[in-house]
Amino acid sequence: MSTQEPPGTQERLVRSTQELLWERGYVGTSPKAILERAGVGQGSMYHHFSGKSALALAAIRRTAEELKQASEECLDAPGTAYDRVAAYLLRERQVLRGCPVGRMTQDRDVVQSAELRRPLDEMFDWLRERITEVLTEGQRRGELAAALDPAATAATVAAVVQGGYVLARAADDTAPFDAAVQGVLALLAAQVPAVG
Amino acid sequence: MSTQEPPGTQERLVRSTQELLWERGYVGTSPKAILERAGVGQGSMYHHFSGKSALALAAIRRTAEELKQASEECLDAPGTAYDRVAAYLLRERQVLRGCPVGRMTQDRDVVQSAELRRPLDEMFDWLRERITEVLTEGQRRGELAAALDPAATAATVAAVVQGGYVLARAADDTAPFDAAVQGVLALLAAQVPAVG
DNA sequence: GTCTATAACAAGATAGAC
DNA sequence: GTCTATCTTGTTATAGAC
Repeated sequence: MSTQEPPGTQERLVRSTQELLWERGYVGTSPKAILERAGVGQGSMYHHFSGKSALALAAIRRTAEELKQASEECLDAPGTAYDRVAAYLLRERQVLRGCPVGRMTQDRDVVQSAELRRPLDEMFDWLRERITEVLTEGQRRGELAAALDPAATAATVAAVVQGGYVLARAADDTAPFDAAVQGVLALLAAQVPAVG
Repeated sequence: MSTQEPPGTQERLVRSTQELLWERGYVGTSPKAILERAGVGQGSMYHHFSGKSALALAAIRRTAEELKQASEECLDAPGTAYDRVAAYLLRERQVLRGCPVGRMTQDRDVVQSAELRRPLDEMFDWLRERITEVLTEGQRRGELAAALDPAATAATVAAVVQGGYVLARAADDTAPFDAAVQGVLALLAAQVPAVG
């Protein structure tokens, strides 16, 4: 397992598609560009996949799964609920590139296809649910005010990250992302009962 | 002023482009689609505008200006700082269509063009600045805790809206948007000093 | 499995008539 | 100012050789 064989043709196609979907979106990504980046001919692509949308589906599923695992590493860490949510909010990101999953929600062809949208839906649904669990657990332990609504707050946390990307890309500067994260962290810190 | 003459060719072109950019983004919008929606021939478009990007620039500027005015109506209203920010967060939106300005930040060709990105930058910069002013004013009046960081909180508020759109479109459901808004409103309400 | 050739159509812009 | 060709290039897919 995980012996480092060089990736096969199919694998290279999926990885190239992941990169291009992140950079250019679904509409902006042509099969030709995928083939050039993967270094394979057109015949190979249509042998392994029925077309652009099938390849995009494989790539989107992969990207969503990778993002889920990276997020779970932060949210599953030891520490208080605040610490774990802070770890998620502060995890290393390529902010100006935007979110590889969130980006897809702005693509008409993706959102209008039930199949292509499903991985996005599942990923964000899982994320909100997982943050809700962490916050609920924090309340049980007395780390967070009982008045806090875990589900609503979880949606806020997820939205701050996705919206932070938008503000940062508009400004061509990561500062608005960092400010938005600091803002929600400060609001959340105020929900932590004072010690003693 | 504002006598209801039917819109001229140039005006129809700009409005059609605004609609299409919102629906399909820059890459997904073809001159042909614009012409068909505006009901004019190709010659008219290239007479009034040098090409697709010039027309997009006019449309983006218009959309940003319209959104700025709609936001200002909420933030300029009478009431406490909390009320005014709440009015902005709760203002009527076509959530599943996404933000017509924020949407553009996911378009490679837009973000990479200094000219096309500028209206987005100015709009969001103004928005954060304006919310910062409202929050600062609230602090001066004793309506909000002095410990609150107005600029960071303003970025959070703007990000929640933009991120809410992303979550809602992923879910094909406005619920995550509403939850994110309710979450940040509750966190903000906790910053309002108790009366008496 | 992988390649090149080719087809059918759309994008984006230009030319020139009216 | 507006219209209809026309041009060049790119997109997406298929065909058939190797």
